[in-house]
Amino acid sequence: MTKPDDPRAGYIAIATRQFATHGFHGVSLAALAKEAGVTKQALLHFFGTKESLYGEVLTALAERLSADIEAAARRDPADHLLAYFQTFRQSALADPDDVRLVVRALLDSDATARKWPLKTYLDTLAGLAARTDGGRGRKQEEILGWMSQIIGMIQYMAISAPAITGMYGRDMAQGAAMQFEGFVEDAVRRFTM
Amino acid sequence: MTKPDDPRAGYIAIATRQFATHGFHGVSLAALAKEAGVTKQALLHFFGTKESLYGEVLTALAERLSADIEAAARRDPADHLLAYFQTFRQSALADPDDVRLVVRALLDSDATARKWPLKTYLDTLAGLAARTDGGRGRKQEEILGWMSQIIGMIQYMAISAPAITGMYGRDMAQGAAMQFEGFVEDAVRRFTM
DNA sequence: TGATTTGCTTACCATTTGGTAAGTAACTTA
DNA sequence: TAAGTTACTTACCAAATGGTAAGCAAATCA
Repeated sequence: MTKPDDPRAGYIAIATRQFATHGFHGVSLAALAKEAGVTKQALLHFFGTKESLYGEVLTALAERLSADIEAAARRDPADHLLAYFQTFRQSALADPDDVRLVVRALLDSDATARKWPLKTYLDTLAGLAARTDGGRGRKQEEILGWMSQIIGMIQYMAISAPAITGMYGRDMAQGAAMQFEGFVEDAVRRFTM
Repeated sequence: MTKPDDPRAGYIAIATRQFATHGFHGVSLAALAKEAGVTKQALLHFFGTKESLYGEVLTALAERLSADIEAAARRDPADHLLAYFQTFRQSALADPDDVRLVVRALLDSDATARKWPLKTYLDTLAGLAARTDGGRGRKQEEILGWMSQIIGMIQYMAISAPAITGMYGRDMAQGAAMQFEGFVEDAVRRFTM
């Protein structure tokens, strides 16, 4: 139960953007503090260590991801899945910070052996998928593979967008990205029907 | 024309693995030097700066990627594409270092505005795709979007594999990964036919 | 054989890193 | 009004960072 003007939330928001952009090792407490307009000891006061601040950033991210699934709720699980993935695709393109964080966490997961709470999010999606017409007969690993495929194409589209824009120009990159609406819909339908 | 026992190659190999695992900012010259059994000044002697060593790592990576396309050459461009993507999928799973490097470079590309030479690789693939039956009628941006989808699902599968293993166990993760053989084949066929 | 190049090393160095210790001004609560 | 509590700050610090300067032993070349 944090108070409405809890300064932690603001620091976490700044840290989220910076970690997403530069990665854990690419961000210093001093840089975060400078953007927040405080000294780095203010951050250490609230979070203890840089690692634990990063942990809180990831926890908040996982909560946001799960909340987005609920926000797209429909009666039919197949509709729900399609609605969620399409809004996810849109928000990933419009504001890729969360996706970058997820991918950075995946890349670093091996080294740090961090047990961060993405599993809840995946389990919720898998549960939804299992309740669709096409999902009922499928094994858990089939569901997991299929979900990786969809989440992967969406997240990869989001993180590669700046590079594609740099290489081929904004128009081409946007044209390529627009295709993903169809890709996502097709992939969902192939599974749920 | 480097001599067969050029020590640079060995240092680049070590740096490739370390940068792939920990990212640019997660690796120090001292750490690289320690693994190589030399002092960090040896590395500075050959590469000048850490940035330029990283640049050489990325250049070597791009050359490897392009060489892999050639290695999968077939008469029919559609066969060539399918063969390449399937070997890419296999090697990405077996040895994900290169994929991790690519993804890390994508994540960092925005910040550093690095023009690293991935475009040649993408252009080669796009040229191949344009020469397939299904590709002839398509616009450049359609080809680009489709390629992003396939490359994305393969690379995402590779980088998420350790996390999936950690969350659901080795058997489940392998079962999920095996599905991608079919995913890749389907995606290629949907485009080239 | 002498000169040059190669592949390093030791010796430094300024700066930045995450982190500790000890305060302090403002606000809240008993 | 006295006693916390909150949200910081200044003052430090040891370790690590990327990088410079200079030297040196072994191999190669003229």
